[in-house]
Amino acid sequence: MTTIRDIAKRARVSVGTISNYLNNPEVVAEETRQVIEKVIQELQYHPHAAARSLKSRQTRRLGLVPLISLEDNHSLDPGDTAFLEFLSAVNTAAAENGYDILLSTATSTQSELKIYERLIGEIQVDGLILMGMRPSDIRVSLLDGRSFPFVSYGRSAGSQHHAFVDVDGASGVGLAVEHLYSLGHRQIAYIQPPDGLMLSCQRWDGYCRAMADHGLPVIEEYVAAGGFNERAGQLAMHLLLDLPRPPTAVIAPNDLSAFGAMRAIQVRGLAAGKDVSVVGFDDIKLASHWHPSLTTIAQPFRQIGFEVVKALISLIHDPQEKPQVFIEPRLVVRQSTGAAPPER
Amino acid sequence: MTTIRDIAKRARVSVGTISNYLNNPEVVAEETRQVIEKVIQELQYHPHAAARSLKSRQTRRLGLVPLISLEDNHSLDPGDTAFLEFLSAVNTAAAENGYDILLSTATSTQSELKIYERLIGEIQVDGLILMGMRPSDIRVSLLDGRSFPFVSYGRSAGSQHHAFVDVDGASGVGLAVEHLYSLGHRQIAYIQPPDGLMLSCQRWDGYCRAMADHGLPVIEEYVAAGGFNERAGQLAMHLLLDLPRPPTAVIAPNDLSAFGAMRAIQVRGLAAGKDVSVVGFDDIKLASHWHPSLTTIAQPFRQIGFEVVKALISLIHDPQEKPQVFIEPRLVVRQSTGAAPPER
DNA sequence: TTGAAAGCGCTAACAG
DNA sequence: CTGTTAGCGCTTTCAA
Repeated sequence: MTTIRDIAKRARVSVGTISNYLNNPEVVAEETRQVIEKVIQELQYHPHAAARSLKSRQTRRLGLVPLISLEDNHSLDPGDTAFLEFLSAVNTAAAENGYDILLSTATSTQSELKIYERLIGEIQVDGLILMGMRPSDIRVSLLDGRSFPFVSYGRSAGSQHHAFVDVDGASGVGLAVEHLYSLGHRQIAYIQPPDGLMLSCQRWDGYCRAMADHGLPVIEEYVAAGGFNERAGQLAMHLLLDLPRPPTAVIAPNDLSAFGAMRAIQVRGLAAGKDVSVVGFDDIKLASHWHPSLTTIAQPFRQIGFEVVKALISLIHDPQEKPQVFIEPRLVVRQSTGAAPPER
Repeated sequence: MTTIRDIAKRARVSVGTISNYLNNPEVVAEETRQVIEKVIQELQYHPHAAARSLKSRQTRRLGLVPLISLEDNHSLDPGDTAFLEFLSAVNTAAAENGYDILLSTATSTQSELKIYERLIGEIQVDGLILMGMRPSDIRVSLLDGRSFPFVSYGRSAGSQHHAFVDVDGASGVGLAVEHLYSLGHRQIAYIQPPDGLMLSCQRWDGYCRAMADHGLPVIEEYVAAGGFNERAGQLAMHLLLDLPRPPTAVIAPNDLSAFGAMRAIQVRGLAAGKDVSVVGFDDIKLASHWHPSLTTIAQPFRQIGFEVVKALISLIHDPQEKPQVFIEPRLVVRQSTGAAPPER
């Protein structure tokens, strides 16, 4: 193995100078620098990450702990494709800033906390990215208590104190209600996201507020329990369609569940976008390829990922400053929504 | 920060004993062990990963370098849930074995190799997982040359020498052809995976062989260039349907592209599963929720991920033994395939 | 601007 | 079974 000492010897300088070249190049004389550069190239030298970390107390790694529910078909928690698009953005952004991503999977909220503790304790990462935020989130307490740098995608109840990037779900749902209202819909059902998530509260507020703003009542039967997958959407939609007076439109918690809802609609011989309008959430790639294509509230995952990484890196370097980024979702109108059918 | 020394002092033993407790617990006296355990709990001690790695030359991390092509469909599409299912399996399997996953994204085959070199040079990981194999894969040469432990998902041309987990794509396509043949189809088109991938060669062989086995000619017009996303499938299908004598069935390179193909079919007022049968590849979650549900060749991603991790860990501990695992794909028949329409 | 030297926290002989 | 000790490869004073 090539060490800094080999480089030093070969370049006829001391190890200290090599270290300077690596960490404060501007302090090394131009001439010396050239020699060092050449030697490093020749010997294909890479500084040993562990040795570096040990001394410098930096890992150049960011941690992400996906929660995989083993029951639910082993799927990665937050909305499959959506998660992948987020991860891909995070990963690219991190790479651009010279960071790698450390993934460590949790299979329960129990083991989850242990993993965070281990990652911090072992000093495996310089900062953490949190997602799937809960209103009162133990992870926040843990990390805050340890004053460990982290940025969350989504807020928690006590988030005035921590850094986050949040998409305004309330306004997103508001957009959907408004769109449907303008199409003549008055019976607008709402399929809920999983319980216990912060975004569920935010969006619920948005739904209630938007309905009130348009003078529409929030009717209990039109609010169905749901979740982030096709099955949940399908089930919820069936329940909704079983109602004596079914809704003419429905807002689903994400695109996948919207697909499920549309499936239920089709199975009954109805047409999504005509008999029942469906709005999704996320705007994953498939949304535009579905049939009929899905009207949905777009979350700019790429931007979100970049913002999260940017915030985290800035937080790592300046722990005082806690960036809080708000992102407005956008409504993308496609063919799954249409004019309300005439009163039956 | 708590160090091994603090634990030693508090437990009234030497650091050596603590180290033994950590690495060879069986060598420490039961009594001593209990004391140490208690102290570790009290102080919430976690060994410093970097210090540990530096000395022990192990990182307990496995590396994965996704290639995210920002422009085209050449390799991993960030929206491909197949990747997500694989990643999720790998991640779980790694966690179960006490390993974390290090992700480092490449955005071109150029930067890709640099990243592998860095990961090895910096000793960031104990082993690497390769995917998206090419017939003559520079990554294999690099890693073989450095004799660095790696396992690939899929083979390369020179893979007699390295460890891999491969799904038999040829037999998968064979299954599809046979299924379609038995439904009466004689004009079976084939949409190709992206060029340059090993699996493209394997599957192509499978297609040609299966066609020959059933006494069917491989017709040039029925072979369309394609890729791993909806758009590619859609485009290819349009071309196929423009033919004077369009095929009655088509085999797509993955489920996403099959969705695209079905879209093209529907857009023309035809019915997938009636006028044209479509077979996908992968069996992602959405396949069964599509409308009509997709007949597809299932890759057991979960199993693949586990096998890959198992092989890699075994390889790390015994570099001589190179596991080579073959997995048979399964045909899942759903509604996108049906009896061939009568000759027109 | 460069060099020498003291550790970072841990592991792994080896001696007791 | 436990303790002592010499580094692992690097960064970081501090002198020169």
